Amino acid sequence: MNIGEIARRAGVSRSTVSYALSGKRPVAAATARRINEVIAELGYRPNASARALAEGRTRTLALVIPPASRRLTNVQLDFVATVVEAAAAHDLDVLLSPSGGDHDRSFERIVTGRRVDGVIMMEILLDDPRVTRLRQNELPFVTIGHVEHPGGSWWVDVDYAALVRRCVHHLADLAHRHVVLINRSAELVAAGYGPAVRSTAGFQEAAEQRGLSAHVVCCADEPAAGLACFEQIRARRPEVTAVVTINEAALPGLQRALHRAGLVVPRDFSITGVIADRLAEDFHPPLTAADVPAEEMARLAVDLLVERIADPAADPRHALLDPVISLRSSTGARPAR
Amino acid sequence: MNIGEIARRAGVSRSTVSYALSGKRPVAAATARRINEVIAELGYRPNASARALAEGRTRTLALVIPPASRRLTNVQLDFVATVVEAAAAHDLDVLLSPSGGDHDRSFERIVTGRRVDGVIMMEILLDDPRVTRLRQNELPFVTIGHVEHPGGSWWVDVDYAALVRRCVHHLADLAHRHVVLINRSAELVAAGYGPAVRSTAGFQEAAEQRGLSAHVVCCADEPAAGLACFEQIRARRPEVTAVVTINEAALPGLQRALHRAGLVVPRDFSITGVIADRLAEDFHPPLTAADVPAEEMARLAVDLLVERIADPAADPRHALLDPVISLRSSTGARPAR
DNA sequence: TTGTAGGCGTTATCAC
DNA sequence: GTGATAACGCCTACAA
Repeated sequence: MNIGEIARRAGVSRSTVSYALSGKRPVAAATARRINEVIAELGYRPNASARALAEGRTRTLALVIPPASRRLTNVQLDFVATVVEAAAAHDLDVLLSPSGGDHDRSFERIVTGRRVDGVIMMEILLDDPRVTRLRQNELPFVTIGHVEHPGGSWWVDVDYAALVRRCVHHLADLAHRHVVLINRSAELVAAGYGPAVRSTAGFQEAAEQRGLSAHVVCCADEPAAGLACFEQIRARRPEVTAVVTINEAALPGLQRALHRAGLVVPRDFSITGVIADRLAEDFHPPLTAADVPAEEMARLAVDLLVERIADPAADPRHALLDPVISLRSSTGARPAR
Repeated sequence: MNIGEIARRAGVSRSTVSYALSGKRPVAAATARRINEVIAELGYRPNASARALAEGRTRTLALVIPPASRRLTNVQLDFVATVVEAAAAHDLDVLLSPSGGDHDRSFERIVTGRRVDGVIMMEILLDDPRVTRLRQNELPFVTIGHVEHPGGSWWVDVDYAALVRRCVHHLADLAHRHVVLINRSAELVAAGYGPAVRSTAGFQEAAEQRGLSAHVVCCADEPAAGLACFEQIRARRPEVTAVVTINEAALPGLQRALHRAGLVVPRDFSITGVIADRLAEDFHPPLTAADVPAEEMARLAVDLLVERIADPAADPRHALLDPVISLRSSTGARPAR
């Protein structure tokens, strides 16, 4: 059933039905009522494809996520859920595209098939082919994370470098001298994944400034890896008294390793880093850490995208969030030996 | 740029371009080459909306997920990721719809706006208004989980009742006499969430059959709730020596509670249930449990849906998976007291 | 206040 | 082997 059918039954023309629906032109109250009755009775809804074709917009956003094979982390999941919710608040639907590199069918379909009005991309690399690809297109997009040279693009991110720097200063203030950064996986670092690279930089910078002995270790996004990683640190560098981490998925393993080693936090060992509040609070003891405000970021990304779609000529905007470090109970003075 | 532009530049008609693209009609080799050159040069891609309008299908699936406010669990996340991936393998895009009840804008848009060729729904209630809604529509759908009277609908599910029954028998075989089921949240049970209700039934049935004293407690999907829940069990029913659980999110809390109570698993206490392999293996000690094969289920759901879309008259099909319980190290004989 | 008609970009049915 | 041309269902000037 289509708009013509409604028009016929209501005894009006198709345009009148269309206008009654959109409100872009006044319609006599009586006519409108008749139309609405017919619509309600038949449960009519305009065909989305036809509307998109005529209007030149799809009322749909794309969200580009990492391929499923690489298991999503909790933070990524929060991004997805919140983006979808925020989009729904604007009456926009969300199309998911699991895309890795640049030669991706799903990604190409979306970018080039005018299937969506705009794109949100997450898990951005410093030099990201998808960003390059989107730039040469006229399709509006916003990234969660940012490339090395964001130029005129739109993005939201957390200032990992600053946060990790601050963590190091905090540990230095507590008299720790030997610290380690437990980073994300080596593959991510090698691929130039922003948070992993920027955290390393911030870590080394602050450590040097405070004269600390500092080392960075990569750790896969899994509990088991966290455990192995910590045990290796203990074995190779027994002098280390504190770690900074941005690896949430490894946390349970870290917890177990601490327990196995008989270490009491923060008496014997300090832990801090960039960890979503929810996880930080579930740690034992609760982690002194900077939050990754995934929901705020996702909401912001959607709002920016909506704005950019509405006004394609608008000046580029971005937001570099710098959440405060919440002092909880996982950091303390360097243990006296 | 559109198909007409390509046709003009290649010196042919639009239909020829269309056929060259679809291969539904032979095209002279020379013509085809010329057309492809122009297409490559201009980077042309057919407009998805126009194509959908003309073809009467969108090459898009909808995945209905729980609203973001209710935080997704790991298993749900696996469903989402795998559905998207499996759909991509069929060159289908996936539209996400976060929907709770029946009065949901996003859900209505999708169901009624002919935005998709089919729908996959998850987190099904025994009496689910969304299933009812979809049934009166001609839109093909498959559910992950199943309603109480699935009649002629298409679905995939895990046989929670059978699995939990088997867990109870396993514990009874180990001489346990007092057992508890740690279920999902009270709200989910009250809402008639399939796995929660069916697990309860299977638990009680098997316990009665084996003459065990059996109690069911609800537990929110959070580590903290798991901890509180276990401590309450210990306080109120000290005679309990084993639990069965289907609540994955509560697991870390359970782990901590066990540790706090100074209980060694399985020497002092046994744990089993329906838990995804990945999580079961990360527990300490690894859990004897039945897997929730989320990926298999999601892949199956997509395959069924594709099949149903291709042949709307096909007989209804479903799959009730019955994974085996993997014997790991979390269950042992009832401790002698 | 309402109707007519053209266009959005494809696909598909006729002809030739 | 190829070209007109009519759908597909909606939106929106332009007229009345």
